Amino acid sequence: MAMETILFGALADASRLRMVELLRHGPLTVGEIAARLALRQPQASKHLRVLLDAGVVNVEADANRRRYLLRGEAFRALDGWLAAYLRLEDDRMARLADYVGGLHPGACRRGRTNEQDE
Amino acid sequence: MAMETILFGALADASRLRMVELLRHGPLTVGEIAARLALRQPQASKHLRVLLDAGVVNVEADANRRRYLLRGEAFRALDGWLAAYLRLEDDRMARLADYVGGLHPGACRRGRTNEQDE
DNA sequence: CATAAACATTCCTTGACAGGAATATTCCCT
DNA sequence: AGGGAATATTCCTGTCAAGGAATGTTTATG
Repeated sequence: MAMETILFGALADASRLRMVELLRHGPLTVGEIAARLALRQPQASKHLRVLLDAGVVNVEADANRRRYLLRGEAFRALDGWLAAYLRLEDDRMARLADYVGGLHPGACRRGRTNEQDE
Repeated sequence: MAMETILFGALADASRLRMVELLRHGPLTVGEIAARLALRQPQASKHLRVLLDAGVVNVEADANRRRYLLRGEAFRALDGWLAAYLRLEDDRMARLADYVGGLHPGACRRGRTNEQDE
């Protein structure tokens, strides 16, 4: 099965998506996640397992407890996949340049366009 | 259920993902899609129905046949959702400014950052 | 008007997945 | 060493979704 399919499958669940939203603010242990989402610990562990297998999160073993944290690489991969479809409308580029230009006023040099296709 | 969950669920299937990849090159009819993906027509119709409900595609009725095409709005929504997670690393912004700057050399004015959060 | 083409929808069956309860494992503390 | 906390895993069950086959619906064509 395709790489993206697994990633989308991992995110295609309400509880797991809430987990990801939670972890956006920083790493959390299983117990903390279960508590904040009103889940029972086994279900939390199982969902985290799916997210782990999909490469969405990582684990850091801290003695008794395990700290889960978001894995930026997965989101960057998704962004790369998405780029091909966002090119369908070019006007987006103007707004994007506007946005990024506001963050990095001095970064307006020209470069290669970082393309990869099927 | 959350909006994103439905979208991810629609993309969390190998056949549907292949359909999306196909439609990236332009609109196609059900028969064409079924033929190129070696699917039977009913399954193709069912999968397209899911993509339609999720807002991934649109339909244009052309007499006997129906032409399906990608709906950019869905991908832009995904991109908006993704933006919050890509901000985890700032270095991406530099590369993005580089990329966009190459496409729009004169678009480097400053603007608002278009934020929305939970 | 009858027939065929292009889709959509239904019914049925099977496999995958989520939730619950219980259990196993690892680690800290006294 | 014993007990308890934190986490992972297993078993079981119900539900949902995918695939197959058949059928319904609309539109063009002879």
